[in-house]
Amino acid sequence: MTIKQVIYALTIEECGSMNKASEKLYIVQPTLTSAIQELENEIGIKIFVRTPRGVKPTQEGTEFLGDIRSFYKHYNLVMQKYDGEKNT
Amino acid sequence: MTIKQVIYALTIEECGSMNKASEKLYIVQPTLTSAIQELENEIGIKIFVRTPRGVKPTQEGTEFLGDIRSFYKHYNLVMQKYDGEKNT
DNA sequence: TAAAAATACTCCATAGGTATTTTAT
DNA sequence: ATAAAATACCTATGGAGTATTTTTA
Repeated sequence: MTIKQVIYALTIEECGSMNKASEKLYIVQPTLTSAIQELENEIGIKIFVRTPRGVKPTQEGTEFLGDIRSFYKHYNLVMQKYDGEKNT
Repeated sequence: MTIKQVIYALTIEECGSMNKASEKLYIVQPTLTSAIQELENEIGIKIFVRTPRGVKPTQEGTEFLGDIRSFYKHYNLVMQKYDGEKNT
């Protein structure tokens, strides 16, 4: 599981759709689809299911997303601390 | 900053040497050197300095390593939860 | 001066892209 | 019926390797 996969999954949840999430992430939809499929295979659970207007998390998926969301916050705290210099 | 870079940096600190760390990580020493150089460029600080028998963290490096160590613990907690099924 | 890090390349796996088909309501 | 996801395929970047040189006390 990489940081990128975490960000992808959280963005899809937030957008409720692969298409919208792919725009937000500046990648194309098939790239996002395959990235999530790879993640689902790695962790051994299905995170999202299709709907006619996007995707929604499964029950297991909702729990997983909660876990990685809290983890991602810790990552951001460290990142912010060491990103400052570059943007000046 | 990727998880891999975090693991690499923490392993080098632990081993006190790029060579020993590369063995532990099952990669070769130049790969580790360039991975750390990339990380140092990204965060804008020098993490390690050479010694005749390996490397040691700089003052800034020591602080950075502390930050990522605590972050890495959170990552492992999530990982362990979703790794179980695969190893049975 | 010798053990370890850094440099200079080469190669291939995979992240990301394009085009198209399938699906769910 | 239609918007969005999935599939199939292609490309190129960078992660990892080999061989060699440089460095530090």
